[in-house]
Amino acid sequence: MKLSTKSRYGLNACYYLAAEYDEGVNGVPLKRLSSLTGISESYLEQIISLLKKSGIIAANRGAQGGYYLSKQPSEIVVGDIVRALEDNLEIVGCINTGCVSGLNCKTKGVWEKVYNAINQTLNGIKLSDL
Amino acid sequence: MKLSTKSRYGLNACYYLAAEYDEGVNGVPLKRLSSLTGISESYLEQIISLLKKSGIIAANRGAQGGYYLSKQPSEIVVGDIVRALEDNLEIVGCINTGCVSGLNCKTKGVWEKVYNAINQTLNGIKLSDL
DNA sequence: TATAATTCCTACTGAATTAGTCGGAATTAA
DNA sequence: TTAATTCCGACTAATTCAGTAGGAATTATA
Repeated sequence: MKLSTKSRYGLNACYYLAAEYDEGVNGVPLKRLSSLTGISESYLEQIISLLKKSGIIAANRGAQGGYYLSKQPSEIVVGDIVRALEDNLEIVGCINTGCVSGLNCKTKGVWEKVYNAINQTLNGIKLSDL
Repeated sequence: MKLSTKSRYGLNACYYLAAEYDEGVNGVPLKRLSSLTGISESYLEQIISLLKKSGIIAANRGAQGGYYLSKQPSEIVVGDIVRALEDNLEIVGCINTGCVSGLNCKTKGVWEKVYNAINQTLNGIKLSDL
């Protein structure tokens, strides 16, 4: 049960965006963020694109442009970021959609508890806490 | 971040072994466990083999043989089972082995907290609770 | 002793997912 | 006009997952 590199990389990228949150309104260019984080430009771009779709990151296009957090670091929790990047945090498929096995499965409660524990943990950490 | 079917199936199988824990000392044959759980014999066998390696399940070989829990259901926690089946519960690689990225990563603490939350949850549920 | 029921072991395979790379179009400050 | 930048979609190699298959070893029972 591994977290994808997207989540790890994405959180790291957001950390640097948080660190530079106040400085300059233009945002941090991909190139800079890539060298700060050590992630290739092309892959990092993909990750950022997902974070943009979720409204966590915004961008200024064109020369002198760059990426920036769309909210203050204290208003973004790690759960927001991970949920945007991890295809689903549901550790088993049946948590939100219901069981289709037909068998009377006694284990669903276990996975729900784990799912809740993960989400509570991730929601309890703000970007500003790092 | 999905749990493998091994963990889900394995827990289900253990649930049935727990339900039949007292009855007969010979254990439950693979065939029976397969039809109880709906898991194919060949795949279930693989899963059980892992649980045996971890000492959770034991077996009687030969005719009239079968599998049984090596401890009482109240002495086995779900965490034991999942750790035996999930290749690693470490959601990121650096938790136990340490970071090799060289970059000063600020996110490790996050993943450690999640890792601990998962383990605490799984360790808090006994097989007898299901 | 023969047989049937059973565990044990290892190799194989198809499908899905992950972790990226690459090329070029659109936008914009200077 | 140009250089810096975001945006977008297609492509690929490697890895993992989920499951199948075949046969050897063991043992109760008749």
